[in-house]
Amino acid sequence: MDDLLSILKALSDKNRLRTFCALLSYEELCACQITELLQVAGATVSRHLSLMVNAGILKNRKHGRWVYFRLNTEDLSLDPVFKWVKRKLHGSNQVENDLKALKQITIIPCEDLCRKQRGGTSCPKK
Amino acid sequence: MDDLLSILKALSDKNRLRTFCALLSYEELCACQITELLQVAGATVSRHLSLMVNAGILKNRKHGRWVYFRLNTEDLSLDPVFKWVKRKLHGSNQVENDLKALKQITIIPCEDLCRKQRGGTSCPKK
DNA sequence: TATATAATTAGTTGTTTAGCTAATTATAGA
DNA sequence: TCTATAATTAGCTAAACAACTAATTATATA
Repeated sequence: MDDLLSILKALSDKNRLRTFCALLSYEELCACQITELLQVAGATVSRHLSLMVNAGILKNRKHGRWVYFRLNTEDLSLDPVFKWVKRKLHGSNQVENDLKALKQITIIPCEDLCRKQRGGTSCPKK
Repeated sequence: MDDLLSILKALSDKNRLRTFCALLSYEELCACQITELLQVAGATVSRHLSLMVNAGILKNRKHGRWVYFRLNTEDLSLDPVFKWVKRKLHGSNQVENDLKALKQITIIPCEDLCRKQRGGTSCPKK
């Protein structure tokens, strides 16, 4: 029951659900791309992502300085709930806007995206 | 997306998930029976139940002083997630213990159950 | 190596929420 | 009616959690 609860909790936060949903459309996304989508601090995104990985719904892969996240499609017992969420969110405004944003975000190389985030987040520009 | 979130949140609390799971096995249960199962204050149970009703996963029916709760099987879009939860919890210790407890609880008439919850002793009030 | 930097972890803060008791509402039965 | 009582709502407290900044870790490149 505790495993199931951790899956349900992993999905029951807006930013995590948006992340999950983005990964229904994109094979994988870098932490910095998700940060750009959600517009919250990178550390916050990192916490959300590791919570989802721990719950077993995401997997990640490290490639150089970047970490890419994807849905855990290996655990077949998750498939029904993935499909259900996808169905439930079909046509959602939030999802449509996110996909529109991701279309722009994923054009930009991670290196440029990170540079942009570095400059624009906490410190005022000099 | 907010509707989906409210469903997910309704399921992602241990006492609510136990309640939900009890209703997978019992057509309907009275608020006082669920209170007896969870062993928390009646007011707390009432809050949990109304949250689940608001999320759309439970329905209720009033019968005299008692209110009975059941899964909302009318909304067919919920069916996949109901089935998924049932499958995921199959064989869970918590569920087995709860079902064992409910076997005893459901023998007792609601009137007696409520009296027990009220007083504990059989001393009548003046 | 030494430096730059993407991601994570630590530590803090404000908000949400699960729990309680007490008060209120609605209903059965005298 | 009037009283008893099941359920809900109100008001409170403590725990859980999402967000932030700062510090740390791990990796690429000069």
